[in-house]
Amino acid sequence: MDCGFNCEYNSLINELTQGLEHAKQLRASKKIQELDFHMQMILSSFEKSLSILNWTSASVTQTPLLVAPLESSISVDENPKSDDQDFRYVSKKRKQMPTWSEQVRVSAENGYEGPTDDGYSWRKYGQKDIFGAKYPRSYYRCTYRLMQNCWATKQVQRSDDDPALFEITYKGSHTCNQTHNCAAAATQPKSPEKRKHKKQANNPRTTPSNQMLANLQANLRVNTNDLDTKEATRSFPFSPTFSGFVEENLHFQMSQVDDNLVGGYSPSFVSPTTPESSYFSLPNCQMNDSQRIYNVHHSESDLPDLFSANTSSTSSPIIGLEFPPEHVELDPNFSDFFG
DNA sequence: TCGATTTGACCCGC
DNA sequence: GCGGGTCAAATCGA
Repeated sequence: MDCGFNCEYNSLINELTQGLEHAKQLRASKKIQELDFHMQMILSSFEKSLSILNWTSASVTQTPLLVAPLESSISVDENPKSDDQDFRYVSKKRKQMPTWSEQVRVSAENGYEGPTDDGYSWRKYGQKDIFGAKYPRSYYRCTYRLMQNCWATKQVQRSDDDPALFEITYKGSHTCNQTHNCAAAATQPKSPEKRKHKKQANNPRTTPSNQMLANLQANLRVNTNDLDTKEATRSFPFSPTFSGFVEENLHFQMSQVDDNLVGGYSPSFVSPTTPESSYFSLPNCQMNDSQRIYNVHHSESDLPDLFSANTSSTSSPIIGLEFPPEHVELDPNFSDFFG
């Protein structure tokens, strides 16, 4: 049976459910970082939902829609030059696109000539000398632009003053689902620089952030001793192989979780928000069924190195990686990271 | 051979 | 008209 419409429908329901859950958590949030985080996730859910609707409608009617995904806000040319341009009714100038920038410093010692991978798969489509700028600006768009109608783009501009500093401007967020492409995105460097430094890129200890991730992965422990066994079983709808592991050994490492659920990835980012609350997620993917975002915070116990972790989203109907509130023990050295 | 990058040309907004 | 953003043919490289 063709998965098509039913899959899209299920994806849509799932996206809207996630959005609803984040809206609830937004209402309960007290920290500005949490507000921002949940707001981003709600927007992402809306964008994905609209993208799904757009794609589904187009598939059903066999008519390309002129409406671009919300997140891209691509202006529509009211007077297309020719009917055979199909999807290319969009203007080459994109306006009012949600944009945000970040600065990435690249150290000479890690050998990169460009910014490090941000977890998404990008394809360079242009480079331009910018008036008054010493270095050209590079233009990237999502590799899955055509396949998944994802209109996220980014611009990379090297700083004039500090060549090791790259200003990265993102336009639009990803509506693509790179989950099943994560392996390819993460393990198949696309640019010459990345190919050249593939070994370094795959080495989690080549960059400070990856160093932190490696530490997290190595030192994070989840202590479920105080959990009722039945409750743990009920609350840990892992894959069959993993649920067996849980029942036999209630101490496990996040690396084992990763190996079982996401094919051996390490967390893609660790975002320290406040000393008592930090987020981390599974790798190189947008948040979806196979990716959870964990909220790691200090346990209410008196032990300084004891942390609690819970997911910030609803249980997944597909993977079902769902942590009940539980204790995460951290190596004392690593606890510095959390303040 | 195929996918990604390069680069000159084109288009559009200001 | 200028500058920035995008396209697409040519080129590269695995």
